Amino acid sequence: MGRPRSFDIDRALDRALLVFWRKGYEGASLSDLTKAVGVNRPSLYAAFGDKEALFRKALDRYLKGPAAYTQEALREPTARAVVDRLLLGAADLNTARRNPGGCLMVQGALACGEAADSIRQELTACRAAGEVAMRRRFDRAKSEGDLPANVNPADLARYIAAVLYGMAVQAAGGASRSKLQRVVEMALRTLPM
Amino acid sequence: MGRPRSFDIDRALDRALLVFWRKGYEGASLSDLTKAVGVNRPSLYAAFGDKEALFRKALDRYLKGPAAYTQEALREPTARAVVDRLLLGAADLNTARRNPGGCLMVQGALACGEAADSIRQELTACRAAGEVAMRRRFDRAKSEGDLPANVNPADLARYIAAVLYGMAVQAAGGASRSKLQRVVEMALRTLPM
DNA sequence: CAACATTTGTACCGATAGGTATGAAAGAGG
DNA sequence: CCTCTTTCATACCTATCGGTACAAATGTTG
Repeated sequence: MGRPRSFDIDRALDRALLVFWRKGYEGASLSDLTKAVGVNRPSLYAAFGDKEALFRKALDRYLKGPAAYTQEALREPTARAVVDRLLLGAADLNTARRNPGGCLMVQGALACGEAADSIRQELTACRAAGEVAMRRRFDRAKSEGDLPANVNPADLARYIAAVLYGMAVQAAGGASRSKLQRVVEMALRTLPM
Repeated sequence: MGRPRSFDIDRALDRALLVFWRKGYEGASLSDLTKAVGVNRPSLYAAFGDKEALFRKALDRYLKGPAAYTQEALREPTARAVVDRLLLGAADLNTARRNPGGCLMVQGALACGEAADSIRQELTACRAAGEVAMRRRFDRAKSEGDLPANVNPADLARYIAAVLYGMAVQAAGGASRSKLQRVVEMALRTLPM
């Protein structure tokens, strides 16, 4: 009971996500956010908490929405298919017309002042978790005979992660989808599998 | 003539560079900068101009100092040696003890608010210029029979750039030098040359 | 030593940052 | 219809942002 909320909370989170995505955590001001969401400042605070909490919720929505393909990619049957889908999916996501270029986990807070440091750490941990998930998947692939014996799963995961991050940086700089796809091609061309 | 400046201008630039490198353009406040440089605010402004001008001068110093190895790398005799040196040099620079982790051209201003947008564009242009320089070097390599015919110099340059940026992101997250070196190994392992 | 040019330190500027106090508005439940 | 609970809009808070006015200090030059 009480006065009903006049905006959809998930739509609001989507709008906020786009602002954080484009401007990063530090570059996104409360004024930017309230303007994009179409809601007054106290309403934002009541619904999501402070800026940091709002970012964390937007990040969560990012991971479960635009970036959810990574989870599906890891369920592909072969290591090769996993890598294929991770990289091509990133090329798509990083350059999707309706989104800002790049990846929130990379450009959300790569280097920042003290105030944003806990967000930077959270994103760092997110990326590390992604690398761990890849390594686990490659561990499995190896036990399934899906990866050559001379390939270290952790090294492969780190390498794929580096290519993913590199594509995100290029997309943040305006690289087109086809250019990113050629990066993927180069990275895939001579993979040890 | 007039009262002599009480600080060394290049030392000051080095200090400012470290702050921008660690915190990015937006995250580095004037207070951070004056404190690190050990100079009062009006002195900083008199010596370098506003924050934007100071960043550009710090970037210039970065390119001519810590990042100067890239120019040398491009002068290596073979494409393979060029790539080798570029990647291993990046692993070193990104994780050098005395520097912040990562690369100023990547984390200086990857995503930011409007106030920092011209810096973002400058860094984007810097990265693009680096890719062009690599492409030119690979063009030459191809004319020298140093690259297989089926390798597109622009694609190779973009791919190497992506790996470089990816390593920078990982270093910004605290990746060790040996981990970056293993990324380099993976990237080099199966290069088409 | 005196005149001058420049830098230095202090103290301040308006604008904006993130965040909130407060009362009116809007429904749900009795 | 009246009460109660929650949200909404305005207006404001303090701290900090980038940037500067001004006068004392420090040399160089004649």
